[in-house]
Amino acid sequence: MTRESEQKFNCEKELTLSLIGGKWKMIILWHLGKEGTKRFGELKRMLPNITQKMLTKQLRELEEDKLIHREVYPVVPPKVEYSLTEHGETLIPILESMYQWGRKYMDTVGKEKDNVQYSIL
Amino acid sequence: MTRESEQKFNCEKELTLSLIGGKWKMIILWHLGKEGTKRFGELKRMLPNITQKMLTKQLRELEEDKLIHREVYPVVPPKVEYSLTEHGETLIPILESMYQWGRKYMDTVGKEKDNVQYSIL
DNA sequence: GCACGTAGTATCATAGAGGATACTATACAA
DNA sequence: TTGTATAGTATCCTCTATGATACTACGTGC
Repeated sequence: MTRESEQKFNCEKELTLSLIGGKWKMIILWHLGKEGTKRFGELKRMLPNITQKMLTKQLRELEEDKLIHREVYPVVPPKVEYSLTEHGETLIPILESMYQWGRKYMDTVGKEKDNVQYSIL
Repeated sequence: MTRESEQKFNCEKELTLSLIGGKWKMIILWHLGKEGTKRFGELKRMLPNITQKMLTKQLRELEEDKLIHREVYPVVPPKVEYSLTEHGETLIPILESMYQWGRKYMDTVGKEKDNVQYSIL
């Protein structure tokens, strides 16, 4: 996914994938969807292993893609709130079904595969 | 996505993503889902820009993840057929909704973004 | 005994996603 | 005047997903 001025896909679902495919994007959307508006620091605390740089990058891209809204309050220390846009909201059902599918997959296939161990943090 | 012996995810949907996130996996699943069993060469012709190596790799991973079935016929020249497993089948509805979502996104957001042009091949 | 078709391997190269670490601006409180 | 809290930037580095290209095995038909 090279965020350039032109992006080509084989199919519309690849466009969708390119928007949620970042390492942390689905979880960010998920939290914003389930729990509503969050501040930068709150998100950071919810994603313990993310670096500031990555969180900023993922948020900027989600914002550029109009999936989240960024509200800056001109105060010190800084306060910035993130929330889903309407487009972002429409993505939640898809994430939901991916969640359900993943659960079922772990329960069945995951256990048959002796060479791989999946684990959820 | 490092196909190692242990994979950790923040959430089950990331497991799902890791299975379909390869560059060509969704389309491969899609074609097998919509049109049924396909030979290696047929798939290759359907995905004009894929290299042999990539097609082989994606297919091997999908097979290892039990999403597709590989049937080898001991003839010369070689004949190998690929088809969805039951697990693979259950993924199709998700791909379908990603397709629909992507379409709608292109029609609305896609047109508002002046710095990016999406195109479907 | 040479070419053909199929389904691959083997090697080498590269871009960019992701990560580690350190640094910044600003108002307020002590 | 020193420290604190927040939301970032700036650099540098690594790894791996993807790609380009060339090569292989094997039986058949000519």
